[in-house]
Amino acid sequence: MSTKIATWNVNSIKARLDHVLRFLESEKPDVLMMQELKGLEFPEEAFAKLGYQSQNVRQKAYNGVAILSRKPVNVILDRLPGDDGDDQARYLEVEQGGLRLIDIYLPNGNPAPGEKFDYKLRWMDRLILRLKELRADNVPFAVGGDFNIIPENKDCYDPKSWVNDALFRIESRRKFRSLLNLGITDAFRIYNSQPDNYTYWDYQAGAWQKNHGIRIDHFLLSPEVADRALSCRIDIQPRSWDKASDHTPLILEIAA
DNA sequence: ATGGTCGTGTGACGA
Repeated sequence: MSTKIATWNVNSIKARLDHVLRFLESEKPDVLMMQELKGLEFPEEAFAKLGYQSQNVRQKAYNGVAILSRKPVNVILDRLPGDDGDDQARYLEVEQGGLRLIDIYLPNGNPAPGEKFDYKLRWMDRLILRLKELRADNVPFAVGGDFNIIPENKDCYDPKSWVNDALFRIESRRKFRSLLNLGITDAFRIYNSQPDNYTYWDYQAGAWQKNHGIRIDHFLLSPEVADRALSCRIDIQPRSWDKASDHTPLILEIAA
């Protein structure tokens, strides 16, 4: 027996509902984490018809994350702790059967340097603190989502063109490394060390057609969950569909 | 190529 957990930045749930339903029907994940809902609208009934209950955090026009699940979950947190003034809808932490599922939409941070980049780095510091707490308490967890971080050179088509970008700047990568240094595993890299495996392709300049992508959507696993990991793969098909999101799903399977 | 393309909500702004 295994549990299948997917993550997908859908770039508007209103614009992408048909794609999400198509993905759920074909892939049948136990859990789907979504990012960039981009609005207050949420089609809960459409997901319920396919057997999924849902939890979500929304705001007008921007951000927004949701967790769909076949089994009921308990909501633990709907904001990342550490800044009471931060009301952006980017974090949802739930619990199910002793496993903590955390859905994040990490700030993009461009243009960098600047206020937006500072917010990204502070947000990452807060995430490091939260996961450090869960590690200290030995809580098994899987963090999925759009991290807006390109971990290494081999995770982007042309590293030189990304060096000053908030997704690849050394400050961002250093904090991602700090996450891994908590004993956390980048699930995609357990069984695959190859370059040119991407989860995002820009809408502009024919990036998809030329495979000029980046790997910025990730699953980070605590040691207990990493030990249970069976596979982690990128499903590139949805990026090829008509009126696609600029991201494609990442799918994790763990022993149940 | 200081552009290119999407989505929101109907202005610019974010990515």
